[in-house]
Amino acid sequence: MNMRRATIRDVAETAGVGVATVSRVLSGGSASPETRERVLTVAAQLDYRPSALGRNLRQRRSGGIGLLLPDITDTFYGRVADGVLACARSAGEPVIVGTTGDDPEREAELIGMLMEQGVDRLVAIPSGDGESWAPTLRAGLTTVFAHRTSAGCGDIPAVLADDRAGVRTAVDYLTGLGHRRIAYLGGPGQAQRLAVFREAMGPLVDEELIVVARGSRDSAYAAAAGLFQHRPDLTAVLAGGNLLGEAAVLAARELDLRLPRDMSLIMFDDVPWAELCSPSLTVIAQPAQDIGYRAAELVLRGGGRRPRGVLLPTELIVRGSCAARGTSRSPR
Amino acid sequence: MNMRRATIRDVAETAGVGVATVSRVLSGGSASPETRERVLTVAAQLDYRPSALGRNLRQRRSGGIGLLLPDITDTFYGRVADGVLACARSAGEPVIVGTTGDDPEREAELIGMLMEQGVDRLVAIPSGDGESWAPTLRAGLTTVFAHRTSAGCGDIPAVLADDRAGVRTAVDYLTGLGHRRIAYLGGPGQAQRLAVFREAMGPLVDEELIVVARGSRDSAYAAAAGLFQHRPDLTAVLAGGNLLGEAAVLAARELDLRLPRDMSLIMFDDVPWAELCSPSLTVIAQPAQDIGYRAAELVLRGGGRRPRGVLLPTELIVRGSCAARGTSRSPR
DNA sequence: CTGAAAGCGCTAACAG
DNA sequence: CTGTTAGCGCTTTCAG
Repeated sequence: MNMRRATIRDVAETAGVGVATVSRVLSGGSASPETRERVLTVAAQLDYRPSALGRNLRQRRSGGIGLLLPDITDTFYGRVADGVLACARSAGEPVIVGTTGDDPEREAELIGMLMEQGVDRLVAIPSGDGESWAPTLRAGLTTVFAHRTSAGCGDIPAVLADDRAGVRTAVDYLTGLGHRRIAYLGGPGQAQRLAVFREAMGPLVDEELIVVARGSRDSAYAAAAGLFQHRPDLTAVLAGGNLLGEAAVLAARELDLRLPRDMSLIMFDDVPWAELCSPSLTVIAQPAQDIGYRAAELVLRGGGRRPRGVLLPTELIVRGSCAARGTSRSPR
Repeated sequence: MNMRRATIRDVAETAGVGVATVSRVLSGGSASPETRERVLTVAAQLDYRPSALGRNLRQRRSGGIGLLLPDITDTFYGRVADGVLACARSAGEPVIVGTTGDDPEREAELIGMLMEQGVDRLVAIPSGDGESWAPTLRAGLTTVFAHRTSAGCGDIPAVLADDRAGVRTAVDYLTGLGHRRIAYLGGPGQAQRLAVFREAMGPLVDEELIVVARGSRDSAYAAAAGLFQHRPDLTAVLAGGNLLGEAAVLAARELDLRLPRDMSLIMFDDVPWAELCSPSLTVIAQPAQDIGYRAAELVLRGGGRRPRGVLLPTELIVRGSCAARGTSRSPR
């Protein structure tokens, strides 16, 4: 009952041709029309499916692409992953997924595992820096970064949301509402976004209003709560990700700060619950899915010409969490 | 600069032993202490990493496990995936992820792809029914279902949340608050949960208060809105998933139904935003991560003894979206 | 305890 | 256009 799968040899023998011919026909090589048809027929009859195992060994590389992201539980990354999967599926390529927890060491381990598997194409939301990535690249992995780059990895193509424009828009919107004391609540691996914030704020920037949390929910909450408690003079905050935004909402509620009366909030990344929140959250939407899809496209195209990557637009979606700076925030 | 990776042969020659010996040493076989040490040293020096490609072909199976889920964008499934990844990582196994979109056909395609890759262990949140799964199982894939089973696949081990208890608890809670007209808003592939709802409701059940949506957000919203509009006499609703819950909140708001005054809501699955919502949502929490982890454990243990699967407890978390049935809902 | 040898299923020269 | 052949890197008998 448990028949072994048909191999290329079975097909060859049944069709009365050599294995090479079968291989050629199935990979679109040259063959006489009649031979081709015969092979195809036999292959279909035998329900032949070429084994990736044999091919992989022969070519010294498993097809397929690796996907490394910090946390698959975060809907933003989930959407990026979805984009990658969509693209890979349309190319018939398997995707091996690993989560790094924003830990460069774990990232390196996963890369090692992928290389062992023969994976030589990688889409990553990087955690490590240039130094940590150097060995990987030297090893010849075709890599495309998604969502963010890594310091000292300027030569790796990256598909990014236009953080510069996003941050600038947010800051302009907030200052336009009269805010001056604007805080930034950031996460790991977003040095660039933070830099742009400083730049956009210009003389208004106050380093004490800048806090960066580690990746976890707890850390984000602690950062937000600490910020709000220690700097009661802030009137607006820009949260650099949906986890940070969530933490900000929670912390504000806990400290009895009302949005948007006591504090305005803009969050990076539009998530479904931004609309369910009350007040609903004003956000900078990022095309997460597209980021993943485009990154996968790039990596599948291979180390072709394309030297640099892609910049995708962001969009300010105004909802209810921002207000003009009214009379100063009530003392605490 | 681009040195080829060391192969087992390189190690053997450098250490002055046969390849078989190297293989044995590295896979914990028998070897004299000195030989073992020499091989290990050389392997380390050469930074030798055994190629999974070779091994896979030899063993006619790629290690690694396949993971099939409806939608990686849904945080519930994301958490399940996280659990699977966590377990697989601790076992050093790669995970190939595919999303089915709750489409049996697509599911079948993905399974085909996995088999081509030599994957022979699968964790799945199934979309298809027994008939659709039969070929897969016959082909010898070690399969474990997570989160739900498939009709006619009773013999496949499954790791499930205790839906029966969950639904019962929810219904009891609601009836305890005086509710009689309780609606059920379900999604695809949850026949069992629905069955339990009918059972738990007993004589109170009204088929017109039962609606099942397809997998998408739009479909969920349409279902919720339709239900609320056509059945203004309902006083409580049980949403069979976070997407459904989200849709219910949105639809209620749109129709100007206030929670919990006009309608009580219990949602399956506790998600971070349930607490951000206002009112915060009363939910049946499910151990999504555990479900994934345990499923991966089972599939890694292989087709061992364990005939049936595992049932994990759910928990009713009371927050603010339910109220005692007061005076009848205001007419519309 | 160890080495030699036989493939796993496939592709890519290389001849015919 | 087609068949033969030589491996890809590894594990696993089978002798020694």
